[in-house]
Amino acid sequence: MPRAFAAGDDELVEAERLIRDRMSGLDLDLLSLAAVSNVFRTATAVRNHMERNVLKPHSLSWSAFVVLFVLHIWGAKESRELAAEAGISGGTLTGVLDTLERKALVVRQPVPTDRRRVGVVLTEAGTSVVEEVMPAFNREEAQVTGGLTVEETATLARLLRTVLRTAEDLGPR
Amino acid sequence: MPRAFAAGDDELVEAERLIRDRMSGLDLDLLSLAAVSNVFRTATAVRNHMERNVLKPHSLSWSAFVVLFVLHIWGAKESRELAAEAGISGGTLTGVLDTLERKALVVRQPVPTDRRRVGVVLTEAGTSVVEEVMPAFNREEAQVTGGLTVEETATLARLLRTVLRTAEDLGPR
DNA sequence: AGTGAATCGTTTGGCCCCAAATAGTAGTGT
DNA sequence: ACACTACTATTTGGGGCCAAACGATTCACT
Repeated sequence: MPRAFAAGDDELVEAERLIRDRMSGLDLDLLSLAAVSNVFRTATAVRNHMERNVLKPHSLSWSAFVVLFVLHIWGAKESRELAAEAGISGGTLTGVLDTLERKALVVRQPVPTDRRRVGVVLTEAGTSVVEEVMPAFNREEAQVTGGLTVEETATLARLLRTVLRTAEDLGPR
Repeated sequence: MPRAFAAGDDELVEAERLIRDRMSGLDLDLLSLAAVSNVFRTATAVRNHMERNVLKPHSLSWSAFVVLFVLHIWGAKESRELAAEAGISGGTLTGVLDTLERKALVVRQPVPTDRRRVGVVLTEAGTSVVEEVMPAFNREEAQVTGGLTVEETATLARLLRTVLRTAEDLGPR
């Protein structure tokens, strides 16, 4: 994420001052700018870390892992729900499932009662991949939150949930 | 982001319980799982909101806007620095600049003293786009953090900064 | 029974993204 | 001068991503 967006960081005072100067007269809310920017910067940094250290050794993309995880939790899902649960569009899921099926981690199964729909199931190989990757993933999650106390970690989750709910409720408009 | 990952949300107790059940024996740290998951879910939700309500009307991608923003703050940048500041790889920047140059929001300028390097400058049109989009962007940032008090917003920024720094320091390994 | 609307997964087109390979340019040492 | 090294932006290849268009199927209503 853009360093130019960040705030609340000693290293970034210059960027902060620059923003203030260049954007003066635009009347910006620098506090919410800092908070939202840090959400993006943190998400990018953590995601990059995960992709490099956990997912890449297994040749898994982020979305591919999420799909495997969801399937492992829910046992089996149909495409439409699977896409919603994984947070990607239907068209994207098609491509991800193509990749996962090519790697034999997942199988598409026709739904007998409705020939439009498609079920997706984890294979044996897919199951063992999830059970191998998930703990490693969680170990890194614990690592990146290691600088926070237990209370702070809970607070972070709570504050983010509020923002999340607000953003979702804001809707399309 | 995957609903299955979430926690700290009343609606998602079922998913939580499912994770606990299906992942029991894997000894997961559910607190850091919840915090990190909410970072991703929030980032995705807010980003989608911004893209739909602020960027799309101007036919701008996320990275394209970040590049314009950085250029507006710093006045002018060379490719290498611009990519780092925008948080994208050099190869990606080439494509983004191609798009922005096609739309006449940006111009590439050869650096006379070193023919390997390329400078990038905002055009008149690019400048007015930034000055039009940035306040709208910030208005939405204030909206999505509207559910938090000023103190909570500051706390959120601070906690995220800690996680960000930790993740960055963890490095490639 | 038949027609129209709704819903499903997929395809298409355009962009974004990265890592690795590449071509061109500059510096460094001999 | 010459090679060697290091750096630049770009290209390439393989995905991922979405919105919109599409074909197939089912549902609702008459």
